[in-house]
Amino acid sequence: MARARRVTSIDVAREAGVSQTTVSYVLNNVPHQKISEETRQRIYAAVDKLGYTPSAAARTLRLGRSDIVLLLIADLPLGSTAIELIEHLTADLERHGLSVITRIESGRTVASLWKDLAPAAVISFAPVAKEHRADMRADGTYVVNVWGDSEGEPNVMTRGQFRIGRMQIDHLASQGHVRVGYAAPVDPRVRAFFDPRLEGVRRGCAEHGLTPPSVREVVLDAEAAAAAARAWRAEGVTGVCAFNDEVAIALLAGMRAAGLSAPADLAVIGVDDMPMARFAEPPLTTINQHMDAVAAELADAVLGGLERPDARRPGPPESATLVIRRSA
Amino acid sequence: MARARRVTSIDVAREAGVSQTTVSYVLNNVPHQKISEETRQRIYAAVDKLGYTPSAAARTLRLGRSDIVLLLIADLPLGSTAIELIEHLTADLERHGLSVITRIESGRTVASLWKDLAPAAVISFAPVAKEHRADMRADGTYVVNVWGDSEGEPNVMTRGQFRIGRMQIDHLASQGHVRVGYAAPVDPRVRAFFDPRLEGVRRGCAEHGLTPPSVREVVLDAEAAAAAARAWRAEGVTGVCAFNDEVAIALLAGMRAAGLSAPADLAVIGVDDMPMARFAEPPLTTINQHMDAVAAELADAVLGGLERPDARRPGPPESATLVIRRSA
DNA sequence: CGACTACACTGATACGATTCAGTGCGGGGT
DNA sequence: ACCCCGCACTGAATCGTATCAGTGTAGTCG
Repeated sequence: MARARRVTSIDVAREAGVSQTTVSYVLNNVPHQKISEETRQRIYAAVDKLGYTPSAAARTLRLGRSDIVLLLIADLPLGSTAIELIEHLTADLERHGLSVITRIESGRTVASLWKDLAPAAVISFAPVAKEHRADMRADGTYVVNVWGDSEGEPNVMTRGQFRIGRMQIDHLASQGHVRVGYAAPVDPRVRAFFDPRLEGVRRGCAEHGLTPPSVREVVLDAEAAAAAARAWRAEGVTGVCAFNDEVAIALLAGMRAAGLSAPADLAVIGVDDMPMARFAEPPLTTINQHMDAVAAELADAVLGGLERPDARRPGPPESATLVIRRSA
Repeated sequence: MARARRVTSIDVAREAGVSQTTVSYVLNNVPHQKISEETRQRIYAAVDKLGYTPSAAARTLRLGRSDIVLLLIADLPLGSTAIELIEHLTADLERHGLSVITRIESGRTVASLWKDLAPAAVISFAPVAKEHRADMRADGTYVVNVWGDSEGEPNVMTRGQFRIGRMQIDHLASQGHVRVGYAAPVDPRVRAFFDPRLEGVRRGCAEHGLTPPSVREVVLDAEAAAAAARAWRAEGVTGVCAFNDEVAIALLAGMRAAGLSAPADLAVIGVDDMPMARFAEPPLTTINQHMDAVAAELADAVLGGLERPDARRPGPPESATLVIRRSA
């Protein structure tokens, strides 16, 4: 099948009776270029009539940079929370002419893809070697780090995640728990979220006058989780903040195996409000993050970093709600 | 910071003392162009020395097509199974010079992204309007449909998913169940997997001489699941094939609520072997799909579609294992 | 010895956008 | 009458690659 010829800006120029330069100036709203209103309208009309779409390849070749925002994600399962975040982010940035695409990465093959795409920005939820980040920055790509705080590169998510931990401990404290535990994930790939949440719990303990949380890793295995539950009990712990719902549910399963029940023997509170949280035994009390707010914050970070004039001042991150069920 | 100038094929040509044309011929292995072995080596050496990487943008502009494979995914949670599939697919295609990127889509904004990327192929796990698919094909993009069978466009995954259903019913039949149910998902976005799996169960029933399965939707809610379980019991159903582990676990939760236990009252078998399957009450019997095999099949479909000479003959899809735990 | 072919390359152009450096023209100031 | 300035545009170069259409040399054949 013969491929239809592309509609180019030259076609538009011809149709509108102007030069191709003028078309470019108009479509890009180039400042300090005075183009009369009627010419603008003629050009817009021609664009519509011909169904013109600029060639991203040509633009990228010329500018050395595309309108793509690359979202790097570690090879972790993406719960509905994560998907929601991605969707909101995609929508938010699309509104500013940026296309979000995601790359699921276990290894370090990022470099080649990055060179191929020449993205405007990279948002990294996965660990990327410091040198790669330096390469990207040197090349003009704006890098948003959501993975740990690497040497003074700010992590946009830290503040919000800190508040999540804070909300967990506030709830347990309000229920009268004085000795609490923290159920940590084993997977090192979630440190970006883990560190600040735990820090939030720690600071909350301090402010409520409680002893610091007793941190234990909870493996996703009923036996191991049972052992952790028993150990906490032995220390006098009565309530546990879990890193997320998955860990919380594993802990509840372990408790059942150990003959313990929540919240009487050990109160458990998760994070994420994943769909399965309500099927836990007992139904899981958890923190529901408002992904639209989180996404907006990330989008602003990107737009700000690209020095787009349309970056908003980040609003107050009213971005999470406590969901009380029965486990705490 | 001054952006370092790119190393181009002209630089390579100069270094190797040949023309840019020759560099292009060598690097692309253009057939019918006789280039002496020593020249080739000089060029490769120059490439290494200068650290040359071709500009994807320029290539795309010239060819009208990039080396990108776009993976469209519906806005569903991606379990570890799905992530594994994506990872294998990424690795498989990378080996052939294709970059896989994914796009999570709820709406129908695909068109703009597709025009931007001019991908070599689109693998669609999400519904894409027929007209869009036609547009893409007309433009030379190879479209792999993994979403339903739309009018004779083959769905690559159908055969494998059919076998999954078959394995579920084979197991139940081997345990002596004669009246079985099928727990269907409510989410219409998973039809691509649902339809063939159910068909596999149906055909299995027929071949084992059982009555067709009693199909019920199982909402992810304990009350609703309990009602479904009671209804099956009333029909004399003793075993249920669930669409996936998530549905199976919801069903088990419903059964607990209804005072029923698995496998005595109702045997339940899932699909996916998700990490949480082992924490179910009782631990869930399920089917583990071998994602490396599934990915290889998809990769072959793409390579074949692009008429790459290196597409392999699809091997036998020995791509799933039964994992027996306690629920069936 | 001249025609021809095969070999191993090279020159120039096209892909479609952005942008620098003008160009012509009408009007205002002196 | 002259100069200058701002307005509203335009011409041409450029980004890096792929590829068509040659080009010069050496060897073969009759």
